[in-house]
Amino acid sequence: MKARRANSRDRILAAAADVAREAGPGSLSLDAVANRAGVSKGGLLYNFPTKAKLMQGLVENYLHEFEQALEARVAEAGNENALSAYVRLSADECEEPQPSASWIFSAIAEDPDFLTPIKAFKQQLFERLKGETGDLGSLLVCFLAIEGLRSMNLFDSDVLSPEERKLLVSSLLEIAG
Amino acid sequence: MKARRANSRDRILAAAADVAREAGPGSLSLDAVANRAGVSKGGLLYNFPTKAKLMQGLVENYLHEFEQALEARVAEAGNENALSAYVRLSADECEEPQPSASWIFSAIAEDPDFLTPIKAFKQQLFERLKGETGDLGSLLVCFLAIEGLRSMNLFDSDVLSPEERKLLVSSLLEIAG
DNA sequence: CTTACTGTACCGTCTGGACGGTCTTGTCAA
DNA sequence: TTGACAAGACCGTCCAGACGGTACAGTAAG
Repeated sequence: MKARRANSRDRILAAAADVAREAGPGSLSLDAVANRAGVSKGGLLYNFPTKAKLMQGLVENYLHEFEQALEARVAEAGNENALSAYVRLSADECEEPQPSASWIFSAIAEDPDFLTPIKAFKQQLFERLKGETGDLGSLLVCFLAIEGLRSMNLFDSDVLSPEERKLLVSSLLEIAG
Repeated sequence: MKARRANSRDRILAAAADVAREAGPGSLSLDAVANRAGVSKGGLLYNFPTKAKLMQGLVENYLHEFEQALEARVAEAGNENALSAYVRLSADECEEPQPSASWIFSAIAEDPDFLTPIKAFKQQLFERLKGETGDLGSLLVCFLAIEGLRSMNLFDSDVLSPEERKLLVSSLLEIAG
């Protein structure tokens, strides 16, 4: 299971994200990814037999990392509720300058069904938060506002000033209780 | 300025949106659009000299129609504030079963810069709402939550039940005042 | 010998776009 | 009223290039 120079799989995944971010989601071709990853096209196809598999890998990796980050947040601040942890985590992630997930657009172009696991994940998260949050109205507002924040970040169309974003987060945390 | 059988331009724009919605954003080719619009490829290229121009047309058309719809809402219910009108309009639009704007993914794949006018429009709208809304915190929460709702609709990953969506909207309208 | 690649050559398909031609409509002088 | 002609709206074909994917021979490490 060990690769020769490092973990080729992970390097390829990272390279794909980089290409999508820097050259645009429309320029995410197998050749471009292979070059970026310092791997031959044959090597890429060895790890991901089709482009669809590569996209699937990106989606799974993304979901997995997010889940881990959320779990870590929840664990490290055990007294606060899960919703607040989710708000904080999302706010922090959106703080980073890079949109970092614009490969999603490539995945959708390849096949809209790649959204299905993401939707399922979201559904699961929402269900969990419902179980841990007292007021449904508050949860809805918070959850959707965070969705909006992530959306703005993804589309690189953040309209808020840093102060406004801070105010938003504090308002949400107050609503979350 | 008059077209022969109808307004070809508008038919093409509508056809492009249909193709993106039904066959997926990755299948939005000039041939597919031309076929769908009942127009030859030459005819399409006559109206939109390049694919980029077609995308630009979609963006401008979208923004223009949204602006008109918002203006109509604001006018027809003159006593309520602009933010509430925006909330209501967005909620109604997201009620429609069709995502209807998945051509945006094609536009981004073609060139991420197509997001610039959309971002500018959003910025302008936000600025306007700031001028007409008393509490900035309330505006931020509402605006972002609506952004989230639109995002879920666009990604076809709406996780909310109809009752939850109703509760969300009423909560937002209450926050909006 | 197997695993994990590299590198090259190649194929079939699709795509955007250029081009020349065609049909229709409007205009305007005689 | 009519004929000539220009412009607009559109058709159908063709093509160079890019892309995803295949095939295969080679190689370095364990």
